[in-house]
Amino acid sequence: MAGADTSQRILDIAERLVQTRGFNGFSYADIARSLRVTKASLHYHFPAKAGLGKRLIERYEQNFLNALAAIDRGGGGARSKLDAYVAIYTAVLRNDRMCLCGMLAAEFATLPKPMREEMRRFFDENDRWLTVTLEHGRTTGELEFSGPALQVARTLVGLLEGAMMIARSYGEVGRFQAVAERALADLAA
Amino acid sequence: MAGADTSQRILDIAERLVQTRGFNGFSYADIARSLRVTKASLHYHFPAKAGLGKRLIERYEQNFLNALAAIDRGGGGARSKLDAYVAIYTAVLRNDRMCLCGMLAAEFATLPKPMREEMRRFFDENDRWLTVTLEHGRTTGELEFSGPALQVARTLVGLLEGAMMIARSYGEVGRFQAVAERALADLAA
DNA sequence: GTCTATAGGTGGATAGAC
DNA sequence: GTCTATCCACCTATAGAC
Repeated sequence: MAGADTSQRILDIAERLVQTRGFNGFSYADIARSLRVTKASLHYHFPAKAGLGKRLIERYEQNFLNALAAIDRGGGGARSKLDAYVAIYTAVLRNDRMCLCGMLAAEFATLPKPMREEMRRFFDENDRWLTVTLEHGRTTGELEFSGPALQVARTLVGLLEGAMMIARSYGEVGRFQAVAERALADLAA
Repeated sequence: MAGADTSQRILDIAERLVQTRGFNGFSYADIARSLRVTKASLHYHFPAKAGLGKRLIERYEQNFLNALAAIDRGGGGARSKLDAYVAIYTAVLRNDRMCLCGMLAAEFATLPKPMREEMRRFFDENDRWLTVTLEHGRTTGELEFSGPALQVARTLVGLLEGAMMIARSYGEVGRFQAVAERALADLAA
């Protein structure tokens, strides 16, 4: 399956490009250079850029969900789960990247509709996992917060995405870590 | 001064385009169409797109600082100042726009250096004003939070920018308002 | 200050040989 | 599956007439 392998490598390179430069900030020529093939070859695997973009989000979301499932299997408490959740973001930022979907959220107005829908699914899944985790933590008394867990979840996602974006502009991962840790500390009972 | 007026109208249109589509998501042709002039005319006022971009940030930052000064002149307490600060963001989002600099933060890697520096200045000024406001509120006992005010300031900016970006992708201003109000409520003594 | 015309480059995408 | 060659639309930017 040399074909499937090439498709994966294309996705790997495109993913990095979107996370660093945005969907409108890279071209098939960039991927071709990096993979040492011609642009035409890329179109064999992904006829249109919109399709490549949709696949990118699907794969990113799947990997993200797998990471969340791994956290749940880890069996720690709510706080340690949230720490692990933040660690995913931190690892991305250390790699000089933005969250794929955070990046696409900025470019939302210019994206083809299938990409928009897929991107929102990513945020919906994040809200869902965080809501469950937060509510469980509140039930066990490990966490303390008022109001609906969904609102705390959205606050967390918004903060992580925004702080990540700004921290990257300064090249300072610590800037992100400081606010993320503070946000989690505020949830401790 | 029809010339200066034209320059301002160009900036107005370009500003809207950057806030909705991003700096890499619009072209001189878009401005020309909207202003009903030719692309060549635009280059008389702004020879290069990078220069136009830098001017955009400078003007946006100046308007923002003026708004902050107006809030300070209003003479309310720390909490009402923070409410007014959030209201600036809400107004932008109601207009289906992102914060200009939040948008540029996403595109950071593709921006010319002068735009990067100007953009960071915007965030620095926001940090500064919020830090002063937060510290004053803590002194008077109106606000309550632990740790350096600068960290709370950066948490707020990160949250507002991130939540704004995501809320815009859903076309739901209320999504932004809910998390913003919650964040401010957490600061009340 | 605004226009026409155009340069020189890059964008995504396709046809058809190998 | 990958290549060469090419298309056409669009990009930023400039020259020079009006």
